[in-house]
Amino acid sequence: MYLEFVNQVVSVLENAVQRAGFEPVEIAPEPSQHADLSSRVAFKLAAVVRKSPVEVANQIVENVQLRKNCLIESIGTTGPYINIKASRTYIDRTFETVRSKKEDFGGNFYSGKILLEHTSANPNGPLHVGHIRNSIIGDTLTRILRKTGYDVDAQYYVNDMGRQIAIVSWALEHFEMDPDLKSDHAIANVYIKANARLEDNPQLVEHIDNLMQLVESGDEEVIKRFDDAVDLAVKGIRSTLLRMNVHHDSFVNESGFVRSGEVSDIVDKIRKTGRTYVDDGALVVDLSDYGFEKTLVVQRSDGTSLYTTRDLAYHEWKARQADRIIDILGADHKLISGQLKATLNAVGLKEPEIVIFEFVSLPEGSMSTRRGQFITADELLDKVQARAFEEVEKRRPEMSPEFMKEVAGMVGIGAVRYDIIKVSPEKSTVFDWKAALDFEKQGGPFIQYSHARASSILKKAGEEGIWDPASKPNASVLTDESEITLIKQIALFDKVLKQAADDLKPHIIAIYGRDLADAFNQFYRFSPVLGAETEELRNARLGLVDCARIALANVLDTLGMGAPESM
RNA sequence: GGGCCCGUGGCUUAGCCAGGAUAUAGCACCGGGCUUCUAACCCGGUGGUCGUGGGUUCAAAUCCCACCGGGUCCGCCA
Repeated sequence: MYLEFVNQVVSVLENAVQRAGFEPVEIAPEPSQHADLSSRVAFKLAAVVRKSPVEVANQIVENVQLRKNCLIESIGTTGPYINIKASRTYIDRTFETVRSKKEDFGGNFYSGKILLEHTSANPNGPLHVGHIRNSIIGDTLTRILRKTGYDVDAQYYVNDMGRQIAIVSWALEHFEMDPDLKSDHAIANVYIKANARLEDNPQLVEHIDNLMQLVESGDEEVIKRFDDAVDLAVKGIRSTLLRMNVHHDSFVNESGFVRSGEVSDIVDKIRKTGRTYVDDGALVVDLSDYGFEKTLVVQRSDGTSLYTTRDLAYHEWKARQADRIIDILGADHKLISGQLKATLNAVGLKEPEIVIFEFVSLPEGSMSTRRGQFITADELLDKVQARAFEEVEKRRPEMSPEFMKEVAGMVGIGAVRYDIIKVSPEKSTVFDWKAALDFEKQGGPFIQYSHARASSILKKAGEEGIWDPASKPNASVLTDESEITLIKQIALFDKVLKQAADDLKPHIIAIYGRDLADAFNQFYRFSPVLGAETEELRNARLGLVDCARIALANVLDTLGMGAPESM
């Protein structure tokens, strides 16, 4: 409904601009605190026609012609600003649309296939609090893009043949795995020990190199050892992801591209561009015309492939699967992803869209699996959920332990996901236990609580026999400020979905969710539902609560957060 | 040394790409609100040279330049 409203406003104002005798300009209306939509075209035109912006705005508005029953109530001016007010039709139709579409409310204006890769952490240990920023951005974007209508395939690219994995494989033969630990945690422990051993005995590096060569050449026994190591780590990583409600459609192994010959194919294609030369035994690509001073190594001097080479092959394959390719990567990949795009461009392949997020570090410095300096996602989730359990126990002592556990699970995951997704990806952050375990702020649980409140009213009304979910109340009796504000806020869902999808910025949805919950809580405070003065008003308000419940549930789902009916 | 990102009240943060109406919200702090649909809530208040200095513009948190502070990257790791 919002997008339709914008289209009507643009169309009406474009006509008015023409009738006023001005040249065509972009209307670009945006919501403002002064009106439902506001346009600043008068400023732009004023510079061209050498009149004052106020005069231009008035001339445009004088030429506005509104149809009856459209979504626009009125168009006026405040100084140079053109302010647009939405009509009753807009309010009523939003109300009806939400209730008829339910969980399908919002989005569905795009189509096409997207292949989105995220997380793809090395299988040398558990996910830590830095990795999950990638997972949560990736999973939330996947949900946003699906909501807007795209068919999205979420993939995890498994590095099953790099140096790190060679070290893990070697480590498993020289150190005992702790059987009491989750497999990915146990892998990290032996991996850390192996790295310490390597540091003291540099001659072992040659042995690791040899393992990598054997894997690349297809030595079945060494491959099996690598695969076993990778499986152990991936199994643990996968369970952590699912615990966070992060879902991948497929896990793609790097080694597949070596064995299928696609890696050597892409190397040949790059060679044919004439950009390659041998430097110190390694094959490098010259990308200086793309602005990269440093060349890109695509083959080691011993002939084996690198992560980058295999990634190029992976992207060639991706390009055949989808209309758009999106990669979620940490800031440390900025240079290499630029080189990857340039190389793909040079061989005439579709380039990925890269979403970069800045680092999460610890107060004592950056995280490192190799040095054993990290906080695992599992530890964070354990502590947050334990903290959430205490909170439910305190607030709902009458409920069953099962209820408490279920709610604590949802609230804990919701709090973590929200805290991570609400911040723009380009901000680097420092992990802080105190902040991570603090629920007293307007975060994920705040939105979930609003949903629980809405559900609770509907449940009670149902029990009292005064609410039929299939009924179609008359929305036009909703005239309180808090009611109108809430409906308009619900209507904005399409706008934020579109913007988040267009800009690939998931935090926009998080901010919206908080504003939506805020609008509902104000309505809750100011407009009694079950105790409304008349039956007609009560029914309309129940309908509005249902709209809010649906909108909140859709937002929560888009953010990958649970929507509790009670908490 | 060079490239990229960030710098907004005590702390966290939106707005910056597409410059315009009193700069967004939370935490903390101060005051008020549960005989009423869940107070994980609501209402009000204190608090900001938008890192610094220049420039462009009728208008700059937003664009340009320089500098300062933090992060990150700079070929055979990923």
